[in-house]
Amino acid sequence: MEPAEPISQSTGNITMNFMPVPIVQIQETMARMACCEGWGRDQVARLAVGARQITLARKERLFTKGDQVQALHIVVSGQMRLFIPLPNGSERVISLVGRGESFGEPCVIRAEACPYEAVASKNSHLIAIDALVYRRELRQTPALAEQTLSLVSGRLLRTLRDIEICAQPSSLQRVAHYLIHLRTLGAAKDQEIRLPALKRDIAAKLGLSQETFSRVLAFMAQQGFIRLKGNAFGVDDWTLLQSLASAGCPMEAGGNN
Amino acid sequence: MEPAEPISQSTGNITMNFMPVPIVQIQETMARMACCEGWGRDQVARLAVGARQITLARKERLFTKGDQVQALHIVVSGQMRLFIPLPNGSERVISLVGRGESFGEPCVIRAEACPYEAVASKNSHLIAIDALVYRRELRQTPALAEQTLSLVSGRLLRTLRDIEICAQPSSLQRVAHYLIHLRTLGAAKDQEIRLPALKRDIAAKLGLSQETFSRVLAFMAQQGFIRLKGNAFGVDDWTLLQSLASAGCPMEAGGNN
DNA sequence: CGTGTCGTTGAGCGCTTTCAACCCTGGTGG
DNA sequence: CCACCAGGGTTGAAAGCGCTCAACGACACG
Repeated sequence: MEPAEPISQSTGNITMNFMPVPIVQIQETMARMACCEGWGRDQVARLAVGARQITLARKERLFTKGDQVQALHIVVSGQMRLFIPLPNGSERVISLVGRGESFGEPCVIRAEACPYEAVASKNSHLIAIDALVYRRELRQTPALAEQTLSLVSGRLLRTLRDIEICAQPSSLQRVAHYLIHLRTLGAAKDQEIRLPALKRDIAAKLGLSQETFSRVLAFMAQQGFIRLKGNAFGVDDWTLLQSLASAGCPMEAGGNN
Repeated sequence: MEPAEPISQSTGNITMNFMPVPIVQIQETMARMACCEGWGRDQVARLAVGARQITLARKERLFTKGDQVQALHIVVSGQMRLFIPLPNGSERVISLVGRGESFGEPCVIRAEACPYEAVASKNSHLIAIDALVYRRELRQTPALAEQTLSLVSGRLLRTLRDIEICAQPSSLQRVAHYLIHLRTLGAAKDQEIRLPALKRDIAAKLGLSQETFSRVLAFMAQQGFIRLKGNAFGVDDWTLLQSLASAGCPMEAGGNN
């Protein structure tokens, strides 16, 4: 919509800021991140060497598809949108990375060009761990390698589940699958569940246009499958949703039942 | 199409055969597999403990979506089709695993339910390495863990590229992307390229019906983008294909140019 | 020569996309 | 206080595209 011109806002700070932050503070921040859990104190210290803190304004781009990414990134605050740009100008969202999560391991490990683009979907703070330092640490610390292997494996499995959702034959089934998927993550039993990002971005993750996603949600609410409140929703009968995901239904106008 | 009933054919052998093969032979076979390259002799020997050889007839199922897979599998001969079954009876192919390749690492490593189903797309021979043995070996051999980390990372990157292909807005662009993608793998310069599997399976990997895949190929041949011969094809001008992948085109009947 | 598998071709329909206008909210400044 | 604007979201109408169903052709195999 808008020229890529980053909008320096709030404090008037410059965007894409490689703020020279004391290393000690970076260490401290890293230690609080979920993805660094189980890393020894010395481990964190070694990785923090050559690490930088990055500040991104909303909509600002960190790197582009095809870039040789030189660092492993950790989201300290805000949210990053990882996506593949499509020829028609739209995009397919791969992942929405929130606080405490990292991204970019595969590219760094294999030293391959990144297949996706990274843009801040909110004002964000990141920590960038130098690729060389990270790879060295992986080589020298079996425990870290093992842990990372598990992490990447998990991410691959998650990606396959995303593919499963996108492969559903109808938009209704895709959304139903996605909502069910959300519950398994959120762990909140019968509580309301909040959409973890803008509807636009979620739609792009499901391989749907924003409009269809909106229509499907409206339809599901109208049919009583979900209760819709802004960008949160509640579900009374999950098995009903389950059957929707499996079977689908016509979704015509004036539907009864 | 057909009841899941496995059809014992050809030699009249029993299907899903856990043939009791001498361990020495298994070791020997493993050593010749591409995915075991760089594994030490002793490494192979340790992994071969508790390994089995499995014989599968075409169409026979190895495991189903949701199974707790208890082994890492290596394809010795034949081809395995990994796919997600869809509610309408069709399937989305995740990967077509050929000779010398392995599959199932993520599930084994994380001890999670497998998100896909594995069926032999040809008569096949596999080696199954016990999950416990494999995990122990991973823990005790940093070099193996490191290598596996690289392998899984590469597989994740490949999966993302697959997503990119499936996310293309039109069927023409999907196929164009896929054909280009094939060249980068095949490495064969200006030679003919053979489709690595049945058209039906490739279509399912691209998220297309068999019919549209056929139509698209026919269209591209008719328009002179490719030369089509059975399930091999040649390309004169790759940049032309590239532009097709990026821009797309109407694909109406009676097209000129 | 029948059978099974793979692939092509044709016709029709339904869904999703696209383009468009509109609504709603929050922030800003006169 | 209200006008104004930007961003996110909803809704409507039209059209294109891929899917489904179906029949047919090619080929291998017993």
